Amino acid sequence: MYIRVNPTDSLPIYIQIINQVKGLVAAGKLLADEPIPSVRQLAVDLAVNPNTVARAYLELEHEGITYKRRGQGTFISTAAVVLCKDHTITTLNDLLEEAIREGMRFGLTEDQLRRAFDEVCNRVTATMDGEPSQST
Amino acid sequence: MYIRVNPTDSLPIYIQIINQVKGLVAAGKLLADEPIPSVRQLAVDLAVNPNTVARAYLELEHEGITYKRRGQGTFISTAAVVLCKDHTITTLNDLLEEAIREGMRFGLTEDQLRRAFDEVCNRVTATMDGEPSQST
Amino acid sequence: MYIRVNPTDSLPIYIQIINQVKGLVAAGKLLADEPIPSVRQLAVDLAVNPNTVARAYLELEHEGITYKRRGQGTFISTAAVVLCKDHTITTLNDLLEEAIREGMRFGLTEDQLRRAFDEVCNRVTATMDGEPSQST
Amino acid sequence: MYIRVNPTDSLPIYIQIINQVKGLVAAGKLLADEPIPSVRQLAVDLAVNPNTVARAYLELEHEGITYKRRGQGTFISTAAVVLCKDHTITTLNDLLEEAIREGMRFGLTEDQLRRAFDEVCNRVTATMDGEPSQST
DNA sequence: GTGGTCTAGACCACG
DNA sequence: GTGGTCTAGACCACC
Repeated sequence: MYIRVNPTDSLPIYIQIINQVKGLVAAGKLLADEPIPSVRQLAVDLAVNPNTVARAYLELEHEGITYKRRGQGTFISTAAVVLCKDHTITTLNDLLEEAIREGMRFGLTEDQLRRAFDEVCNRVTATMDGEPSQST
Repeated sequence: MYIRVNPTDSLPIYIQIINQVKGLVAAGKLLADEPIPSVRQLAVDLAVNPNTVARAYLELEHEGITYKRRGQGTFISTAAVVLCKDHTITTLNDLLEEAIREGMRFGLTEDQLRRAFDEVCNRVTATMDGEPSQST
Repeated sequence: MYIRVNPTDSLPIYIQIINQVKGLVAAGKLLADEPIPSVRQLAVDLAVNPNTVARAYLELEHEGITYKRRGQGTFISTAAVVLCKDHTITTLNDLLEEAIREGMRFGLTEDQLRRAFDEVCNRVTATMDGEPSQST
Repeated sequence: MYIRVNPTDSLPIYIQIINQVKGLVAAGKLLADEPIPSVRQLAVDLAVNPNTVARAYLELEHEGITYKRRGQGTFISTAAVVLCKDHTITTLNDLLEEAIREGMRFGLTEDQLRRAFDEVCNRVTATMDGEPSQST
């Protein structure tokens, strides 16, 4: 499971972990009943406090994305795929809406917004660097 | 100067104030050398503590958006318009980029993204409720 | 009496007025028993609140730099010259001491300090623009 | 980190803290990535309110002198050394310039100024009392 | 009237 | 444990 975390980001680390796990599930890179790293292992990998990873895992379990098998570790749930796709779609729509509202507050027309969107789209696709393939 | 604040929002109140002042400047509703309400007055209007308003004003001054005349109050700086427009554009681009990256991580094509964008755009323009007109 | 005041300076306006009056006296540009402008006149000239000028004059009188003749206005006292020279010398020494301490805290040797002094000295003398001659 | 603060000084306490931290960095007594005391700890040490320390730390961070690691505390930034040296040099030059201008306004020649400088220099070096050695 | 500084103390999020 | 936010209220300097 490939995850990166930026401790200086304004987003709390445990949220970053949650989001990335959800992202991997939504993108089909983590499948149902697949194991994810132990709290301690991931803490070491990310150079992060184990409590932080534990908190992320706790919330993932609360949301039904993961489940635990005693003595074996943490696994992706069957429901996870649906949940994470929903999450991703909601997130995407929220971000788009926020952006659009910001632009309109600024006085941009729909056309200007669309042009801005295309511009950013091109910039992003141009600089897209493929992620490293599966690890862990 | 019309400002609203939501004390239950996750965004700190003083940041909400900062953003709204910047928004008003960027939208041309606050002009250079125009006075903005006194710390105490705005605190009363928003039903928050004067210190909270003071903190917002402090950062606005640090960023060069406002300046103070001793004993007279706080005013919009000449540079404010440029600064706030830049701020708005940067914010807009960041939000769009975040949204686009989120969509791509999810595996959406550029076309699918554009369709999502248009959809949200329509939804937002449909529900656009005009802001209350100028007060103060 | 030629005075300028900078309302955006961190030094309070009334202190700036006081200092400049003392400076003019110490430099021999204001003589004993010479009148200085009325509170209202100076307030107009400096585009400043009359209370501010009044406060400066009050303090000057307290320090014995000026005296009032009822119905005639404010005048430089006989003692003013001595007082202001003392004030200037004290100020000068204080500024030098502060500078030297700052330099030493930073780890500069006496030689390095002296070199810095000479440098600034040259810079200042080079850019010295003569003040406008007496007005008022 | 050795810091003293004078609550009766006209300089605000939080500014005193800022200046002393900058001084310690400029003098090489605080190094990059070195931790500085927690807000609460320093507040206790200096016998001031934690908010006052927090404000000082806030501005230090705004200026790029420090950075925070969430849950771990506050640290000196890599850029701090340069920033603080610049700050010290600027301060020194400003003080020297102010002193020189004051002297000239008074009518002193460059030679007289230099003599005054040497005199103060000697006086200061004579009374120099070594700072207490490093603590915490 | 304006803003600036400071205290005291509460509550929360993060690690 | 760390820092962040907010409130309440005091006192002061300046205009």
